[in-house]
Amino acid sequence: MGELKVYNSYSREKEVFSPITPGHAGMYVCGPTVSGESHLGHARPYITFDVIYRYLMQLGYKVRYVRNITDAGHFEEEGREAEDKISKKAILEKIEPMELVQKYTNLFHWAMAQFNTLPPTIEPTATGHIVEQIGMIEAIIKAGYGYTVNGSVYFDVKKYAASHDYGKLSGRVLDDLLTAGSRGETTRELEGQEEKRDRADFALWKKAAPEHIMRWKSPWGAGYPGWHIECSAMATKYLGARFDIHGGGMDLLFPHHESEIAQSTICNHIAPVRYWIHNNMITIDGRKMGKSYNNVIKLTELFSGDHPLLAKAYHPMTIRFFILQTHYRSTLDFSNEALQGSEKGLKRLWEGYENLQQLAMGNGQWASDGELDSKVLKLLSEFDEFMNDDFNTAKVLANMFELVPVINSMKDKTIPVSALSKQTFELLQSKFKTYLEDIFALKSVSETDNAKLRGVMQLLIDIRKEAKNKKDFVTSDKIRNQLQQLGILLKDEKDGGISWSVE
RNA sequence: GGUCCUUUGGCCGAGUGGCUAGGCUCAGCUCUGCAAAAGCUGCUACAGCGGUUCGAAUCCGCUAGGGACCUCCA
Repeated sequence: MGELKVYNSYSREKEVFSPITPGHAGMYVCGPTVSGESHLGHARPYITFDVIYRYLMQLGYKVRYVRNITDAGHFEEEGREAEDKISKKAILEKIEPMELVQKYTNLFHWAMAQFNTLPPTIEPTATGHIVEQIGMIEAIIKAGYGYTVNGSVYFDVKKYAASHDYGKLSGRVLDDLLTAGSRGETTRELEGQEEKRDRADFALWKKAAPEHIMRWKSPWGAGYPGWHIECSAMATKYLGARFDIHGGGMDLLFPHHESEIAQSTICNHIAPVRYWIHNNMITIDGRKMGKSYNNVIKLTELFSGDHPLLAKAYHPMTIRFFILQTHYRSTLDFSNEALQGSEKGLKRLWEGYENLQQLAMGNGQWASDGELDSKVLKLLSEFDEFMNDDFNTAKVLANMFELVPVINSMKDKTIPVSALSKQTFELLQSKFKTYLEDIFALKSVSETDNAKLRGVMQLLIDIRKEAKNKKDFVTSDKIRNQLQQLGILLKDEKDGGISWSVE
């Protein structure tokens, strides 16, 4: 099957994937902060890594997929006040922080199910691992890389950088990080900045201001964990000091993942991650989707179409397909036009797939068209090749689309099924199934699986057939036209049959 | 200001130095009672300039545009 190559953000090269424990793969993906609703941007990493997860399993690996829920909330260091996001909003909404966290966690799980993503094997919460985080911070202090100031603990980046390559992952130069005001604009006064020995140092533990609801006792007083420590602590606990894959959005490269490396390395005496995998952003009008840009489309809005930027509602599978049509390391620009293109493309692909599964093998001579047979075989074998080349779902889909006309022609009997060899035909069926259902995890968009509806449709189809046979086109057209108004399309097939689909 | 990335046909997008990516749209044709679907055909691009090369969208340089990160961020 060839070997899997993945692009490692750390080395900036494609590397052969070779797991630490043969037969097993450990993967950690940064999960959502459940202080608000997920938006279209969030769909990308979770769908991307869902496909990676599924593909690793397809390759035979036993995968432990850990994806955290950040329910402690990252404090904001916006110059004004350091505040726990979640507790802040909880006060406004007059509900318990736990209630809020539960609400958005449920909503997140619901959206992920809509996208047909598999749940991770472990989904740890930050609040459930305070003890581990404190333990890790203690180890870092003991090693001499953490220092305490006024009930907060910071990581000594300069000291770490003396013996380690801080900044390698994100392509940063420490001197630049140490220089204040390098941004040209106003120099922000970071919260707790004056406490740090250096500008580049980051918090491991923050003292909680009196108004903070979420707070935990620690050796340094009441407080809450720093932004990066939860991932280090939970990844270490469930995947070990060194594990195979760490994933997340590119925007997490710095400072989040860079700091994770530093913390874990000091604590566990080994660099934590073998392969760093980062997905690129979804943009809207060329701009990253994000709160600060005011261009967020929430997933609930996307599914309902209830947003000024949306021309209509989009099915979760359309989004999934849309995302898989491009390589995960490229930016993906949102537009109604693009999404509607995906919608039609998916429909065509899926109908082709359904046609393929219904094709009977026949019992004539096989492999009557050797040229076609080898072409199909080549396109099919490239599925694995493309996936092994850093998960190039876009190219696999392109090949599938090249095969659709062949499939449809076999269905229309323009090309006999037996043009292919028996093995090729069976491979065609099985590869499509494996890739579309098991790896890409796409599903039918239309609601044709309702038994009662199917019964009613069969009745109407029979009546229409009778009418057509009697050349009673008034009746036959009436049936077709009125169904069309209801959003159900009837199609007269070449073999005299009639098929239907729901728009 | 620093670091990095990017610029592909009407739209979205893949891309290895030499071979048609693919999808959507559009046009024509075939099939069809009509329609839809399907099939076939066409629309042949690589920001600009210069360089390397037998040959570059693909390598190098410059110019211009866009973006990301440097702050919470998928």
